[in-house]
Amino acid sequence: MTETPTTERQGLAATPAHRYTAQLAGDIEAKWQDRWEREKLFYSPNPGEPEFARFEGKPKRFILDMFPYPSGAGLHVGHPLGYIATDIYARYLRATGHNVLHAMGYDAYGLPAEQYAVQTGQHPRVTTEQNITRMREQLRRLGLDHDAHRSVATIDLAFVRWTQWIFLQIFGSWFDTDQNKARPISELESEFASGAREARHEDFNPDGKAWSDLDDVKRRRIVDSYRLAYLHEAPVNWCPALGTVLANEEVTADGRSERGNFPVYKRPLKQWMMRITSYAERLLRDLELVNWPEPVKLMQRNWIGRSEGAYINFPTAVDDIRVFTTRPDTVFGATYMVLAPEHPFVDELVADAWPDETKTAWKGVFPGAGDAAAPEDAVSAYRAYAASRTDVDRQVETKEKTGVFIGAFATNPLTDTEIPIFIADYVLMGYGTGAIMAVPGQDQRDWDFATSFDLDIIRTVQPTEGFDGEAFTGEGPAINSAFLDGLDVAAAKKRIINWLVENGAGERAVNYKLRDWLFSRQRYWGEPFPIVFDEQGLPLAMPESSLPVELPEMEDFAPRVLDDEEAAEKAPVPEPPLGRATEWRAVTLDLGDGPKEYRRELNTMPQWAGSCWYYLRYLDPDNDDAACASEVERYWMAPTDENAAGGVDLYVGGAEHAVLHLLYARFWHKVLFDLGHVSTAEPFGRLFNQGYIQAYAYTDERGVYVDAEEVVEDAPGSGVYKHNGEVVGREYGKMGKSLKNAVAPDDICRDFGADTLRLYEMYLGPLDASKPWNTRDIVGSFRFLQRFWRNFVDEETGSLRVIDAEPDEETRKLLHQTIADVRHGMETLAFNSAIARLIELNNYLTKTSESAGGVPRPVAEAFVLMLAPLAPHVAEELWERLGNTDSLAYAPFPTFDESLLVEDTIEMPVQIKGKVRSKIVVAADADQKSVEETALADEKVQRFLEGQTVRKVIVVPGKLVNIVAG
RNA sequence: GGGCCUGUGGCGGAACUGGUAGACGCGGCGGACUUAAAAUCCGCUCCCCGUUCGCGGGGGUGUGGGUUCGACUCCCACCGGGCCCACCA
Repeated sequence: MTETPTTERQGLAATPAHRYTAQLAGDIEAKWQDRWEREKLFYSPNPGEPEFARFEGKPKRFILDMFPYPSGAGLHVGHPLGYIATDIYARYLRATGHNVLHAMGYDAYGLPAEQYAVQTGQHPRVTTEQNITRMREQLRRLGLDHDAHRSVATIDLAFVRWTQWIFLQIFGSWFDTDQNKARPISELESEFASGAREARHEDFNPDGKAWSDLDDVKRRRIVDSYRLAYLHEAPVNWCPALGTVLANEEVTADGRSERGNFPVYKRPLKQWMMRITSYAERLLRDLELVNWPEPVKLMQRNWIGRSEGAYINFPTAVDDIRVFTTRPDTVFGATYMVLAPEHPFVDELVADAWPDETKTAWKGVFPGAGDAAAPEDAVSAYRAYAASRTDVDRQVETKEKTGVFIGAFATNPLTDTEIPIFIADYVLMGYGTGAIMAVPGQDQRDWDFATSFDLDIIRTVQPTEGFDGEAFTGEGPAINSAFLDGLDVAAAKKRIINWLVENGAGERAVNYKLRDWLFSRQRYWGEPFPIVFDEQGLPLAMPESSLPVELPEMEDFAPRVLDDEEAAEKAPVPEPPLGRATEWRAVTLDLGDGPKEYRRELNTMPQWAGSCWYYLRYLDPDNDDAACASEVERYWMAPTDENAAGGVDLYVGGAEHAVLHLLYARFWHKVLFDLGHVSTAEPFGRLFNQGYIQAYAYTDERGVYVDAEEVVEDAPGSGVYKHNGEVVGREYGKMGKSLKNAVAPDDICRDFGADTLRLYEMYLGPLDASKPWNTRDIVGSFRFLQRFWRNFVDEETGSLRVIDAEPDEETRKLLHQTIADVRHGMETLAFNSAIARLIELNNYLTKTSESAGGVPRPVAEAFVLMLAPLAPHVAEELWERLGNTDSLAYAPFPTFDESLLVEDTIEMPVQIKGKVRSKIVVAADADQKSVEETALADEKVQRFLEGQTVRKVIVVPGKLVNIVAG
């Protein structure tokens, strides 16, 4: 026996033929998406193209999203939040007469793509391209207005070519500190050759010989040491589990990889570095130019970490030890010195035997410190200990200072006393000079160390009265400091720096936390460096004609991953997979002196390379002669009224890129700016951080995640949630497959349509806030579109419910108020408020159109155009049904009549002592005096004022009246 | 430990430069239509007290203070939530 499913049987009977259902929405959306694509509706012409003519004299806007990694997992509804927002804004700009550039690309190199490929056992190019295809489909389904021909992926050879070209620009440049900008390396060579710049170099020309007297290899080594991209042997962050080294920015505070949370070890290794530190000052200063969220600027400032102070030289038997301090005024209290364990002076300074003054503690405070016979033994024991300590240990035990005396002394240049020199791992080689003067009286870390090691503590700043702490870091007059005594901190600093300069003992200094950027990775899936090495092992740029340098096809492209900690500890150095491409490794080139064989660079560039400049390629995606033509760049990146700095007019993305991507991209852009390739100092004039869509996740009693879709609240408002009848725990956070709370946009589009999804995501709350997804609530946005549709289309017959009549006064006023509010919402990205106003207008039309016989045409047209950026498909459909043959994408956005926004008479609240007691109706332009009279004459007001004296009446025209009485 | 952001009904949120707190939506309650349900439409919905059912009174934007005629909005302190940095000399 067969039974017709209930829902189907009844649905057929009950649903009017022309209702806005998910089915109809889907049909409409497919129709318009096809048409937009077919007609290339969102093609934005560059100046010089014939199509540009219609934008002549119109302003441009460059709207940019942070482009996605094409991961294999597919999108969830949180991903496109920002893309929908920029789409709406871009559509609004188009409707207000702008030439809008809005495109979407794919950040397709790097770890996620490669790991996915390794997992699935396919070549990363295959999986990555599949993922891009899939993502394009998902985004297309949302009706986004991207200019398809500008879509680029960082793995496209036409893109890689220019990424490599930019690398060569950086490699081919040096930073002139006098001009505070990058210049071509050839100009450096000319300066050396002409003698305008001294060619002295610590290692390769210590005697300062003339350039012409140096051999070719020495010259090249000297020049290489100036390059903005350079090879450097230094301790790097080696992550065995990822099989690669990482940049400082990619390592978390507890010494693990940001991606994957794997342990990271320090290993000395020769790697490519980018001299971002040269730009520290400009990267900091130019934050003033841009319109960015303050918290992001602050994060960048903190990351750059500028501090002012002085270098001070402390003489020793060998070299002077140079320290950086922000508190030169406390130098009289420097009772000992500390070097980082790996400081190069340690080996030179370490004494053969313990001096007589050596206190017991000085021989070492750290687990396993024995009574070493000689300083040398103690030093190597301590170094071994320090190397074994993880960053986590060091953080947990910050109070417990460890270290050891190296048997040598330095002279405090101010007190002329001998002070002992220690090594300790609380001093970091990477910051300042890797050495400090320790002032326990004014620095808590030094105090902790001094107490452990029985060292003198001299206060040089008078603590405030009642101070009973240890180190005093506050303000106060200098004491025990000879000629500084009595001066406040600022004055003392000034005075001591003058003294240091006069006596050749130091100088004013600015120091930055920012380090140079480690730019190479031991990975397959990245851009190869356009660099080869000659027989001297020196790097040479490959000729531009050889770009792009392509990756070799490899069967085995996986990194040698070591997830076993012990193996990782012993692992020598990371090994680039390209080293296994035996044929590819060597290449024959003619670099000017005939064809010769060279070794290729086997590392690849990090994920960040492509994202450092992709926005420029959007501008000129098909250019074979340049990364981006100058005139095109100047057009799209020009400053605008809202973007004085120039560059991208609106860049929308998550705050997680506050330092990494946004700092690296700014750096590259500045290099390109210095070399004359781009016209603005900053790439992104205005930045907006969208919030995240979050979701509830539910766990059963075993702590296992259960499908969030299947969880129901026991009773509304009860706060008790059940899955299959069992009570489950609830947590709030990210959306993710593993949390079983991910919602796919495809499903929402199927059940409601893309227009509903777009509206819902924007209606959730402010764009920059994080907010919870609630599939239950979507029906609200769906109902809105359904009612909107019903106001225009008869559900039974499908005929238009629009009348050729002028709206009445009330309707006109509401319409114009709505236009004003929606425009404001669009301009400030407050789409949630704009939608609320449209819902109000819609509710009003629902109530009034029945008796009026339909919606007056002018109202209908304006409404459709206002809804168009938010729900473009349904708007296009109705626009067409209203008799238009062209798309509404370029139809002018409705304007409002200011005079209709003001009422003739207004209702004004009357407060008595700040509490609303009555309301009066007065003429909108009534003067203060008559408003006051009306208010005081009001019956209710009089009742409240009975027995009281009116002391003061405040009339705020158009707002309210407040009567102070008592 | 330092810095930044944030806190409004049962829920998401609104309130422009200090000026009627809670727009709009979800949920809930009631009603219309229906044999019934769904869908749809209409009404109510911050809390407490009183009510002749017209409404009247009081409280209220994390807590406590302050500035002001007037504070969700500005200032100070505290509490909760989030983010960033963290032995940075």
